[in-house]
This record gives sequence, structure tokens and C-alpha cells, in this order.
Amino acid sequence: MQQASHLASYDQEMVPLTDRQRVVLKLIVQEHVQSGRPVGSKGLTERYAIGVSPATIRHEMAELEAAGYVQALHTSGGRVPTDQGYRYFVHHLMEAAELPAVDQIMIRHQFRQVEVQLEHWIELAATVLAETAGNVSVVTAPRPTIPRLRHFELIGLQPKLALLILVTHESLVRQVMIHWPEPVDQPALSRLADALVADVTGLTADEIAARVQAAEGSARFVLSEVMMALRGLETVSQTEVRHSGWQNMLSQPEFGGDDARGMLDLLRGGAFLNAVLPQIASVSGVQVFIGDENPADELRRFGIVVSTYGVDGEVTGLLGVVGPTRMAYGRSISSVRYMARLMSDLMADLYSA
Amino acid sequence: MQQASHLASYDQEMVPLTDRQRVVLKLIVQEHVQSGRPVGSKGLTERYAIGVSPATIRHEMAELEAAGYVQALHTSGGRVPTDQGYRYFVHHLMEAAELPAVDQIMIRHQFRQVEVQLEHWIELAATVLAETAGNVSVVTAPRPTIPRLRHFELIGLQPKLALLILVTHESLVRQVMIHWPEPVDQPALSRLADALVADVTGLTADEIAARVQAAEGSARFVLSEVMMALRGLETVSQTEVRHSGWQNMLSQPEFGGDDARGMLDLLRGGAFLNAVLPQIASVSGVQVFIGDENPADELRRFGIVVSTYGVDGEVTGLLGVVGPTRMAYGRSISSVRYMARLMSDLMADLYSA
DNA sequence: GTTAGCACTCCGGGGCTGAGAGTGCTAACG
DNA sequence: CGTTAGCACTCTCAGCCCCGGAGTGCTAAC
Repeated sequence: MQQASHLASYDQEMVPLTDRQRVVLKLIVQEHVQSGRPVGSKGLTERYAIGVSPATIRHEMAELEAAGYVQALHTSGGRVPTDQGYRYFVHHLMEAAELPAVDQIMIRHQFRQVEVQLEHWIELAATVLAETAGNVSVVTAPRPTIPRLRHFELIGLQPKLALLILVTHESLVRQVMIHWPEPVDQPALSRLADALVADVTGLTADEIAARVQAAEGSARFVLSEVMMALRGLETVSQTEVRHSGWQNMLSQPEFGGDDARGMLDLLRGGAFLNAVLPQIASVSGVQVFIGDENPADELRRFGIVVSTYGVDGEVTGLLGVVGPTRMAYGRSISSVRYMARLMSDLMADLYSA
Repeated sequence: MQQASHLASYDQEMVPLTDRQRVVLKLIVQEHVQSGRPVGSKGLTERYAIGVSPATIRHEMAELEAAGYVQALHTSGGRVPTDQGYRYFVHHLMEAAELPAVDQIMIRHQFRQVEVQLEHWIELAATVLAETAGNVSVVTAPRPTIPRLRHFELIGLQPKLALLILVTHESLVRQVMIHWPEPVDQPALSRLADALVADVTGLTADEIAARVQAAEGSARFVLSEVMMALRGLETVSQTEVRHSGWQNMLSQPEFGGDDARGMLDLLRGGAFLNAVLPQIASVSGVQVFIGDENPADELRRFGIVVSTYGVDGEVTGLLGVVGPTRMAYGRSISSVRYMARLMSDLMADLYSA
């Protein structure tokens, strides 16, 4: 409840619901999320000891339907929450639970097991998230708002081929190969790097661009490569997105065959990121997109729970889960929030220089 | 046909087949691979103008069945190739076609588009392979037979945290974070690296281990980290395996739901690699494992086409496709062979120092 | 050796049916 | 007035039957 503040994107409670209607809606959502089938009045009264008869529940359901919170797929066969119903549930009806302590401990344990390396953290985050949320997870590498160079090195691989390794102020590492116009040996490369590195540490790609103009010869060549490599860090590339856990998605009844493929294509292709990322990057905290609320049309049958993570003003990454609209939002939100905090802490440790 | 030499792992043609039987077997395999359904005598004579009547085909089929090449799932409903039948097809009946020129050109084009970087090549190889072979692809990073150090650098991230970057003789790069027992600054790190690097270039992890014993203080500390990092390159880790293209697998009728999950777990967990890799690493060229021929039990319903790639004696990686036993082996073999050659060429360019 | 004919088998899809679950409406009850 | 019991109706789903299509083995004839 108390998280309504940063979850509610908009809040159109046109018809104020009675307390009992809220209870019924809550039960419908919970029941349907769990079973996947439409839920009827009789079933509800049987499973939950509400003090009233099925007939009364039917009345309430009819009103909920009129107000647009639930929907009857067929003349008979019970009700299913609408997107609006899910939204109301998430914003007003759901307890914002912490991730159970057991899970927290287990997760921390797993992170301690793994090598201290960004790549591994991201991979692990994706796996863990998929598991605890029971959905498909997506994690992007953290990316500096505006990367600043800390250091670079040149390592010769072949007479005319060298490896440029650069480290940003935010401890991100990037390596690119450079084709040299003429043969150079390692000592020459080292001298070159040593001579130039002091000049450009702490600068952004744009600032280095200015130095490139001023420089000449091989210095100019190296600097321009450094600049381009640094610039490459400003954009998220596809390979830097990890996802995990579509086994979970495949086992959902509603995504038997083709839908799973669509989902997959969505994640592989950048469509997902391109659509969601801009919307989310600015807002901090956990955000929830349900059904038609989603930025991309292909996502209209899905629910998304995402959060940014990272160190404020330094680096930010994105992490979240994607599932059918009929998903356990409570668990997903807990998981995403916890993972975001954990990853942020890890980043902070790394950057607190 | 001419490739029987390096494809045939064993070759038990107990009952010599007549020419016509070979034709029938070939057609059965082709037809079944394409349609996925059992193939009957009548259908064959209708689709392919063989000079004989269905009855004759039935005779031949009966003999093929007796010899164990095909199998009737139900009393009626046509025949399906057995594992043995597929093997015979692959070893004796299949034309070893080159990958069509169009595909070759397209693939080369894609590789030119991408940055000159090992990571990207592997990723691309997986994607391309999955696409051209129409199956799930698996590509492992190349890994030196015994890695030798070429160069390393130390870059300070925080007072007590540094990044160790090492490059092997085979141009593989590895970065690990090192927790320092006491604060050090960048100049000190650079001096340390410069002082030590000459001593250990060209050495293997084992050889460096000896130097560690001899060294003292921070030199000893650094060298032991270098050694461990180098050793880390000797084993394939899970994260260095790319796979792609299970959309293809999902659309296969025989892997509707649960099987797809099993398949997936297989690839994620190292089971696949652990089982297949040892078997294959020693043999060069394309290898085919069909059904029960597979090293791992879980793979008994699959076919695998794999090849090593890399530079002989320097680095080797693995690349291949996994599909249902009923897969288009011809296309897969062409694709795998071509990709292995291409990747090998790329590696060779990189290592021809 | 090949083929036509025949009787038989089996799968798969279409249509039917009955059980189960749910609904709205109405009338009665406190 | 809110709540409830009863009722007639609707719709889904699983099981069943049935039939057509495809395939088979066998036998007899060419």
C-alpha cells in the first residue's frame, strides 16, 4: 500500500469501490494468478470463508465488471481481471512484502560464491531474478551516464594489430582491437600509451574529441580510437543484455507455442529495450507496466516489473522481469526491488573510490 | 560420400543393401526430415517417380525394417528412420554439399559488419549457425591448449582494488579484480607490472607457479594472481558458451513443451559440454552424433553436428548445432563445416604473429 | 521379380453428449 | 434494503464414437 506513491503512474479510480468489492477483486486476482483459470462466485465462497453467499458475490462481481475491473470471457465460466483490475490490485490491494529472509540469504550467498566481476554479477542477477520471480528476467549492464576515461593501455598482438583496453572512471572495462597502419612493437606502444594517458584521464568522449583535433600522427590515431571506444560505452548494445528463465514462460499455459517465440524475438531484438528503456531510465525505484500500459504494442499481453540500479549520477543499469499480465506481481516486485538494491550496493562498493 | 572417411565413427553395414534399397532409404529419410510424419509406400511413389509400384516399395521397406534401418511406429502409418538409418544416410547416402554461395556471401558480409572482437564473432557465429542450420547452435570461446602469457597490466580502481588484465600469446584477454591487502596507487601498480612482466611473458601457468615460489612480497602476490587468472583460461566456463536459435527448436512438432525445457536445461547447465567436449576435442573435422550414439543419455533423442575450430596447437573452440534426431543433417553439416573454417581463418589472422 | 487386389489395422478429425461450473433473474426473508 | 435460495439457461471441456484416409502384409497372377 505504502508504495503507491512511486508505483502509481496514473490513478483513475472513477467509481469508488466498497470494501467488500475490494476484497472480492483482490481474491479474484489472487485466485486467477494462481490457477490461470477464470474464477467464479461459487469457487470463491468455497475456497475462502467470506461471510456471504455466492449470490452476493455475483452482485459484487457484476458491479466490478461494470466498473471495468473484471471481465467475463464467456457467458459462463467466471471472471478474469482486466488490465485495469491488475493495476488496481498492484496499486491498492497488494501488500508490499519484503523478499523473504530465506531468499535474501540464499541470494547473498550465491553472490559471495562468484568471482568479483561485473559480467558474472549480471549473469547471476539474471538467473536469480528469473528464479525468485518465476518469470523471464532481463538485466542490462550498468552504463555510465557520461563515461569518463580513467586509464588505457595498448597491447601488441601482431605487428599491425593491437589491443586497446580502456577503463572508465566507473570501473567499466572495454577492449577493442585496432588495426595499425604500420608495424609497431610493444615498447613503442607502451611509450605511446604512457605519453598520452595522463593527458586524457578524467575526460569524456566529447572532451577527448577536442584533443584529437590538436594531436598529430600516431598520437592522433590512438586518441581517436580511444574516443570512439569510450563513445561505444554510451550506448547499450544487445550483447550486454542478459536474460534468463524462459523455461518459466514456456510452462505458462497461455504461452504454449507461438507466443513464446514472439516473446523471445522481443527480447533478442532490441525492441524491448528500445521501447522500455527511455520510459524508465529517468524514474528511480520499481516501476510496473501492465498490459496496454506498456510502451510497445507487442508487449500488450505482458506485464513488466523493472527498476534501475546503480550509483546515482555515475552508472545506471536496468533490471526486471517480464511475464504474462497474469503474473505474481507481489513476488516480482519484491524480487526486483531487492535485486536492484543488492546490485546497487555492489556497484557502490566498486565505485566508492 | 567422400566424407565418409572423417564422419564415420564406426561402420557396421552388416547386411549389404541393394541399390534400390539405398534409394528407398534415402527417400524415406529425406521425406521424413521434411514432413516430420511417417512415410508410406504409396506416398513415396506418388511424390517421386520411381519406376516401381507401391507394392515393390513395400517389399524393400520390409527388408529395410528387418535390417534395422527403418521402423514402423504403428501397425499402419508408414515408416520412420531409426538412428541406424540416419547414420547410414549421413555416412553413405548424403551428398556433401558446400554451403550455397549466397549464404557464404551473406555470412562473410555479416562478419565484416561487426567489430573486430572475439566476443562479437562468437555471438555472431552462434546466431548465423542457428539460422542457416535451422537448429539450436552452440559455440564455445576458443581456448588455448596451454595458454601462455603475453602481457599483463595492473590498473587501480580504488585504493585497495585493482584490475588485472592479461593477454595470452593467443590473444585471449582476461580481466580479474584483485583485492589488495593495502592501499596502492597507479604509479606503484604500473612499476610493479613493468618490473614483473618481462620475467613471465611466454610462460604457462605451471611455469609461473615456479616463479611464484621464488618471489616475495607484492611481487609474489601479483604473480600468484596472474597464475590463477591464466589457469582460469584453461577451463571452459559456462558463460563462455553462446547458444542461439531455440525458436527453431520450439517450432518442431516433437518438442512441444516439456522436451524444450529439458533441452534448455541441458544447454544451460554444463551437462552438454561436459559430456560432448571430451569426446570431440581430439578429433578434427566435423563430427556427427545421432541419437543413441550420443555421449550423454539426455541427448538420446537429439542429433548433434559439431566441429572444432581454431588454430592447430594454439587455440581450439567448439561449434555446432543440436537438433532433433530428425534434422537436416546435410544442411547442418555444410553450415558447421563452413562456420568452422571461417572462424578458424579469423583466428589464424589474429594469431599469425 | 513385379504387380494388382484384398482384407485388415490404425490414426486423426468431426460431431455428439453429459457433467460441471457459472450466470442473471426473481422472489422471499430478516 | 441488503442478502439469499432457487431456477432456468449457457458455455466449456473431456470423453466417446465413428468414419475416412493411409498404410500394411499376403496371395495370386502376370
